[in-house]
Amino acid sequence: MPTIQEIAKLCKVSTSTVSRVLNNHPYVSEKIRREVLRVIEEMNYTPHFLARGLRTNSSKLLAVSVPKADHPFFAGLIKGISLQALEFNYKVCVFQTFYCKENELELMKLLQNREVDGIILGALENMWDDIAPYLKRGPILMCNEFHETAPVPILCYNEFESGYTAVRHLIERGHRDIGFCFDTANSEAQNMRKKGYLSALSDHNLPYREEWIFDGAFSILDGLRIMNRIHHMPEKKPTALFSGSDQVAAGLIKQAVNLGYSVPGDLAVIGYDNQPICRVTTPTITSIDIKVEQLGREAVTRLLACLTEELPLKREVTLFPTALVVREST
Amino acid sequence: MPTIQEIAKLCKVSTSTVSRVLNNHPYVSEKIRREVLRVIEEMNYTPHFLARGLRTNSSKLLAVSVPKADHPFFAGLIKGISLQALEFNYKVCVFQTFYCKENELELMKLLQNREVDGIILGALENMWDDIAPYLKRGPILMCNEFHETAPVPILCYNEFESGYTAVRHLIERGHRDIGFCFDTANSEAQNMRKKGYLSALSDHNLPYREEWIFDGAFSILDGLRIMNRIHHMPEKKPTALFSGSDQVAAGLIKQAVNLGYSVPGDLAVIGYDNQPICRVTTPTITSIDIKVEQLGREAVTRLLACLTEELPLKREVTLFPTALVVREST
DNA sequence: GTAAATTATGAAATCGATGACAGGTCAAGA
DNA sequence: TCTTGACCTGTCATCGATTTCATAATTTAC
Repeated sequence: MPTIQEIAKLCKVSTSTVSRVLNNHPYVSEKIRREVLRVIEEMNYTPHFLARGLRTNSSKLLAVSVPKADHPFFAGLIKGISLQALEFNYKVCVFQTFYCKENELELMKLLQNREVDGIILGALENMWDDIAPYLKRGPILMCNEFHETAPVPILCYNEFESGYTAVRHLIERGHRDIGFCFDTANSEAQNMRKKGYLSALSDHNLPYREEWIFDGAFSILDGLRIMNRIHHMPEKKPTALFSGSDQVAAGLIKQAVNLGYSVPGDLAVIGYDNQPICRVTTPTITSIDIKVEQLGREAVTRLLACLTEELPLKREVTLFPTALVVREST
Repeated sequence: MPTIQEIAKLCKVSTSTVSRVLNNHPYVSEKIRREVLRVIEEMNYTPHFLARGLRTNSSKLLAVSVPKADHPFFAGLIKGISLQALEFNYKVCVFQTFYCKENELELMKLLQNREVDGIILGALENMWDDIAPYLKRGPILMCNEFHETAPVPILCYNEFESGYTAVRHLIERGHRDIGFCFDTANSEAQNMRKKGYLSALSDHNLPYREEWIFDGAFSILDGLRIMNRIHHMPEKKPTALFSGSDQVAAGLIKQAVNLGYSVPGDLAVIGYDNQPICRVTTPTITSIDIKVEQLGREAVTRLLACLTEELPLKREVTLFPTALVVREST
């Protein structure tokens, strides 16, 4: 593992000159530049990353936080983010919050220690006020989450609209008793979606029942579980469900069919994310299409803009469009 | 962002003393230790990560390579690895090879630059000889992949056995014409699985046809595509398929049903990975259960053992068990 | 032909920590 | 009293790069 000193010695020049070659500074004679490059090649030298980072005060590392890395939506987000970051020579490390505030704060400490240059929050567990102090240490960007006042770039979907659209679709299909599943009440984004749901209901003078709203809907297993609960409801059951994700929808549908419901006859279900799974269940799943990879890529682009151009971080909300994709489950 | 010097000055001690407090060295008087800790707390000081890393020659960063981060199996692997690494205060960064040799070599350069302390290969794109030189720079571990001679810890599933078991199950169900889908022929692990498949066939004197073997089977869409190809086969079609993953199986099954096949009557399908999706298709998918999160955790444990205990890296193959889970698709 | 500007190079400080070494204090033992 | 060793603390070199500043060499301008 050769160092810049050894290269310098072999070339009979100073380390500054080697450094200049490395960083494409002008004011290096063509002859020396070629010689240095030759030796670098010959010795298979690469600059020591930590040393360079210490001097230039950057780690070329970004962090993404997600609740869990194995949810298809977040896996897709990680894919997009990693892909884009790599193009700009940044690395990406993945943090899972598991819905836990402490884990998120641990992540913030990485920013404080300059272990990472910036953070993409794919989830938000803490109150914003607990996050805000870390903004001094480096840029933070919110992605797939929303906050009313946070002074950072926010990239998210138009959740109100998608919620409204989904529910209106169910209403157009003749449903009046519509339930709602969502991941966590802690998420502003999910609450916007819920507002869309509620707004569509009230615009059409439809009833709204507390017990038709299901929290903690994340995975296929959650879908199975929730359907069981619906089945055993003593009072009125919903005839349609707007589910938090396609995974949940798949679980709901499967269990509904198992329990003898006809889908969409007795129970219509609409998913979210428009993942491939929508196409392989029976019936196939009507869903809300979102462009997750694009969201991830854009997040990196914005974050790096702040980082490389030293732009001050400012609040800037970008709503990504969503689209209804109708299939058999509604 | 205070430094150790500022803390030292405020405490009226030397930086070494602060460093000793930081690193829990003995030989610091209780009085000073308390005072230093108080000031550290008060100033909200945390050690500069790059500076420490430069001195101690470690980055506390591990890298995992996967073909794509959004495949459920690899997403699960990333989850397990991240989880375990976090417990040992290591960070994990994710690299996607997209089945491309160059990307994998880029990753190796990170090891060479000491940007990461070690690498977990969840995929292997290059010839081992091209990877081997980097072993001098830091530990590499193979996870979910196999190689005949590589002198590194290898954690993988008993793919031969699982392949054999899956096919035997199909044979026991009365099938004689059995096809095989797999991800990539470049993977030793997948080739072991294929050997299991071939071995089961020959042990039962069953035919083997080149055109029943499908490469590039990774996602749901691949499953849909392959089923179309099978449907249009001019000659004899398989009556059972051993598919590379549950995703592929789901696609195969859906398209088979769409095309009027009865599953498992006309076509039996067995998946791999035993993911939740197995439970929501119609019919549900018989699969091979594997413990992916456990695999990821174990990989980190082994790698860190080499790292912290300075153990020399040595070849050590660990085969994780797999289990057949029978459902409706066979 | 000299001043000024441009180009090229090296010495040394610096980033923020760690750790080898030296030196000092103090109590126990000879 | 003197030695010995345990305990405590500070000085300074170091990790491997970048960068400022000084200076030398060369070209351009007048």
